[in-house]
Amino acid sequence: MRHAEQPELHVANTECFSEGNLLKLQEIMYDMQAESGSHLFWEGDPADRLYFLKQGRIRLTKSNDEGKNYILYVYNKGDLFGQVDPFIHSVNSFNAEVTEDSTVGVIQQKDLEVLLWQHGDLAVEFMKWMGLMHRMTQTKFRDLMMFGKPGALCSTLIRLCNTYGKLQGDGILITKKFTNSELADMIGATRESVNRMLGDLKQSGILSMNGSLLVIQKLDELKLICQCENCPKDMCRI
Amino acid sequence: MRHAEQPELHVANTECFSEGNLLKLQEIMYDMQAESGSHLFWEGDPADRLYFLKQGRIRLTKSNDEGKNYILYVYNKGDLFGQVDPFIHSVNSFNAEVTEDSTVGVIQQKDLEVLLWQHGDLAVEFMKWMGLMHRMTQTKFRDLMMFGKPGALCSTLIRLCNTYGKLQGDGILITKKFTNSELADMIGATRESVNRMLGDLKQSGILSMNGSLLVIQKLDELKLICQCENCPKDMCRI
DNA sequence: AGCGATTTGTGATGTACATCACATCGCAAG
DNA sequence: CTTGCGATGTGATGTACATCACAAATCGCT
Repeated sequence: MRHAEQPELHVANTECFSEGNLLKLQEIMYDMQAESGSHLFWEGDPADRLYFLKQGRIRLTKSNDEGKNYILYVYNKGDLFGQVDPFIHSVNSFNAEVTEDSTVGVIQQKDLEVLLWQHGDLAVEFMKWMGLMHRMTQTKFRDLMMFGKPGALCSTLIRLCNTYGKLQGDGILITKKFTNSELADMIGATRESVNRMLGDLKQSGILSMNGSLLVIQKLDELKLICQCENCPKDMCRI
Repeated sequence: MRHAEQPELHVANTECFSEGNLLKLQEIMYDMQAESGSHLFWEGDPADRLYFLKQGRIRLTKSNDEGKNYILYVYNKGDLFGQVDPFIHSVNSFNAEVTEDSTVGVIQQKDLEVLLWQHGDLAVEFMKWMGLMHRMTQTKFRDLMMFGKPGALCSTLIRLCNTYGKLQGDGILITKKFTNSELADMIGATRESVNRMLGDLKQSGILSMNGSLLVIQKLDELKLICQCENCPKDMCRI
């Protein structure tokens, strides 16, 4: 039984904001609590606010008529998310599932717009953030489409390393538990397929387990499988 | 033999810019010619400029080690494109293939940044544009991942309608020719699969041909297959 | 009109992955 | 400890789609 006191290695997607500007954003937020299992918003809801995750974990998902479920993004402490279009009236296209009790700072679109008008430098950083988010979507798109399910899984494992990884001996420990089903939903596969693929990776010594946590032993080989382009860590995330 | 004098129905992705701001952008561009078959940029090139397509057609593509080719975006007259991150040093992740002789306005990142600083309203519109582009990527992601190859094809046909469609009798004529191979590269399938799927659609009366151009007869049925959410036309494009 | 190149159409076969059906494991609550 | 439930592991089988191999149609050119 290990005491789970690990340093947060995770790089939030708000890296692109200066401390001052992050503070300005904080000033126009109001906090709310969201408990595990609840939903912050549903697809179809008007997308008139952004969310700054102060604590907890929230994922954006999409499911189709046949009940198949996809996990598109997973957000952690320090991440900013929400439909990313300021100055546009639009609706959310995903569901926001709260998977751990969370504290969220809510930013009203109107307030954000005012702030962006007032502070050119914030607007600049906001554009950086938007660009980063778009590139993240593009790289994920590429990874999930182009190299089959094994490639998609390997890319996801690399992203998990970048988000939750911790050096441990000669490997990288992924410090959060993910079930095979969750991994499957991240890559649009079945849990059985994920199970078999993970088995193969274990066989070839690329992967091992630490209890129920994954340990990546040979990151390089993972990168080969999904033709990793070594994009910056803040972009290559879950 | 028909005289090809059709009105441009195409809605450019620069819709979100006011005329005045579009003019401001035009003022910092310099024009260049690019002939069909050439490349505007390659993946890995520094992404330090944006491109405004004044005439012609350019597609962004990505190919992998095995030589498989993907068409990610197709841009037409009036479209603005390029790596969309102002204020960041990054490299292009796609190739820009010129498929018709083109006239392109080139915007240097530095010039753009100055302009964004000077004009808050332009910055606002620029953010709208960035958001639009991101959402376009997201919806395409969803369409190509979630509903199999037939879903991906149907979604692509709908996008083609929105981009090149012209009402014709009871159907919608897609006014540009696309080969089966091109369609295949847009959805990550083989031309044989596309051929068979198009055959099926013709059989069920959803699709017909006008010479070598596609005519969508039953848009509604296409929408059913890819669980179309009727997103705005300026977003649901190729 | 005639010829080569490109595109389309279609069967036979192979492969990746999903689906189905269970067995097993681990753990938490009583 | 034991009971139950979610997660994991694994074979058998099915299905979607790719691959291969051609034939037929069409396009573009001189």
